[in-house]
Amino acid sequence: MSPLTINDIAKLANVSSATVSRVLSNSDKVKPSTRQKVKDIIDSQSYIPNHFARCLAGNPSMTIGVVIDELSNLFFTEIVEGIDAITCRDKYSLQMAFSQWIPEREDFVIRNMLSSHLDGIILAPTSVNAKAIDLLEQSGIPYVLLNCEMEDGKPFVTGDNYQGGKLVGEYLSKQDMEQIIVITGFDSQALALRYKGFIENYDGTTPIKTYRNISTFEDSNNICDILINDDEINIKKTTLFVTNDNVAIGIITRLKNFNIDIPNQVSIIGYDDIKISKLCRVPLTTVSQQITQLGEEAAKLLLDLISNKDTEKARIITPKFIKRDSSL
Amino acid sequence: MSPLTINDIAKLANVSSATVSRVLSNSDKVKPSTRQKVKDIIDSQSYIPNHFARCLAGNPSMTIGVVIDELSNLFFTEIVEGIDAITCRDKYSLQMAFSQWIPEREDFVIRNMLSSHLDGIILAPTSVNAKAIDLLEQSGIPYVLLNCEMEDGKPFVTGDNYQGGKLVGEYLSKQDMEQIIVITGFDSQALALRYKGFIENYDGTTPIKTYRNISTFEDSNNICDILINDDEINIKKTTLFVTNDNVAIGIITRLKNFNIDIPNQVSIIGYDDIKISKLCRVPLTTVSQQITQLGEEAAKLLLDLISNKDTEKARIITPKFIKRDSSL
DNA sequence: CTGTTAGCGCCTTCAC
DNA sequence: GTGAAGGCGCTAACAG
Repeated sequence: MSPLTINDIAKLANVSSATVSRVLSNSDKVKPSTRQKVKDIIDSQSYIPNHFARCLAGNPSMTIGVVIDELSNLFFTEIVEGIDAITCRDKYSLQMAFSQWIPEREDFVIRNMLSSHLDGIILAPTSVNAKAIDLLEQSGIPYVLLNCEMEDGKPFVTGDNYQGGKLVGEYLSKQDMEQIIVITGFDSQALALRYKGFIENYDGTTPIKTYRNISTFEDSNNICDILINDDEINIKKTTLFVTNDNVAIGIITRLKNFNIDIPNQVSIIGYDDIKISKLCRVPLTTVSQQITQLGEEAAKLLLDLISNKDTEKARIITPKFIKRDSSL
Repeated sequence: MSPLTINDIAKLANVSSATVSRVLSNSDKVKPSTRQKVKDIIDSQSYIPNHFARCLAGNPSMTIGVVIDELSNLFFTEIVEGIDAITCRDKYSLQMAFSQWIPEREDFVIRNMLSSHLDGIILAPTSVNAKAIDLLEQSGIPYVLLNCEMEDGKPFVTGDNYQGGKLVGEYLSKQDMEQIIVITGFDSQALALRYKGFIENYDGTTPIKTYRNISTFEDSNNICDILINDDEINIKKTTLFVTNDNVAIGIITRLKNFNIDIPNQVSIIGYDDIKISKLCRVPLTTVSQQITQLGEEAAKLLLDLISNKDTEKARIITPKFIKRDSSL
């Protein structure tokens, strides 16, 4: 049997569908007794209104879209937790999609979401110039960019990446070692800022070498072999600044398997402070982005935009340096 | 300006809305030249069809719902990855909701999803008797239950929990120690089966004690204090069977902070094989549920049900014992 | 091949 | 308070 409609309920209650609709939307212009009658029937038939019809007729969809790169990076799962913590209070549903760092996928899922007329969208864009951002802007629907800074008034929430890099630079300025190696990922605004903050505020004399495009957990294995063979980190006292905890943890695990002493031989500093950073083989010194708060802030900003509240559209969260066992 | 409709496009192209609709749905009954003309206009106006209207008119929503307990348990994030890996191929979107182990929330989000007329739902129920399961069954929409076994023909995908417990029982039967302590979570079918499998197949003489309702990462800290104070695990050689990696990793971290030797003083066996189990302070011996496969299988089954394919509705995945460093 | 015509289920004026 | 009627944007017959 096909699901009941508002008309079925109306007939059963001997009222018009308009009255049922009023009951549904808690309009106050219904006589208490009819309201009760209708409600009873709705319950007894366990009638569920058709979401599409309501939205077509102009109701908000009460769902917000979240587009992130991937779920396997703990960074993003914590973001989502933060978002849900806020949005679920107001009974919003979450529609999720993963861009897998691929601009075409990002584009596709954003278009998809736009056609679904969600009430708002949170996007962690694959790049600051992503076409998806333009699509959002043109669409006119409320949106928030996550993990990037915009100069043109577009709403965003991010950690202060320059500041985070600076914290690491200052920390290392006070230390002695034979070499510093920075291991960073694909070219992105966030990583570039971390790097800049680090370089501009490192005030020592140790030579610095940089490896780029090391992005995934899997990459960390390969880079370890290079670090040992080419950079002799098992002989020279080395500090590794890895601009992403996910990779840093992979490296720690790999180096431990080679029996390399962390932190005395190789000292490692990560970035993000994902939950497992304190749990891994050697608890990781890192820069905390306060990830859950990042997600919460994005959600709050989006809700503000949805309700047309006048608020600060550029929200930057200050990072904290967290000293653990992986560094001296 | 409000978004363009199919009629706007029709006018611009000098055709009827029906023709535009045909172009949209790739119907072959359109003259190539008109098709091209319409397509050009659609592109140039970057027109996006209204999802609600399409669905109201009978199109499938192309989105499937996923209801899990929480995202912070890595077990579920891997499940979702598995699901997305399958469903994204067919361009499905994912609507996600978190029950937080609360039946009322579970109920609410399921109702929500039912009103949204999703094409299918994957639910990891809070319990085998959850009312939400009845709602799904009554609704008539395709669904798959995750992480539980049903006897009444309802479609489900789960690991073989009895078998997993058995693997641990057999493994420990060959070992000597002063005490075995099982640490398990809230009463649930899956955990009960793991326990049963373990007990019925443990063939040794070591006394076994059990702690229940230890479910979250946070709980692991408290239980450690009890284990040390009451059970003297720092003195007696102990084996811990923790029926959930998340908790096991918390315990490892805590015990390491107390400088307890793992595995020589305390040997620990987990369950699930979440990704970080091999990365934590002491790589964890555990039972692999092949989690991603679990998610993939659930997605495949759901897609089969959606397309009315005749398939096996009871899918049980065989677990594997994984020996790592946390046990002898 | 293409246009016309009904709905899909609900909400919202506008009368009564 | 309540009902009737039109419309939200699109699809699916049915004609032509």
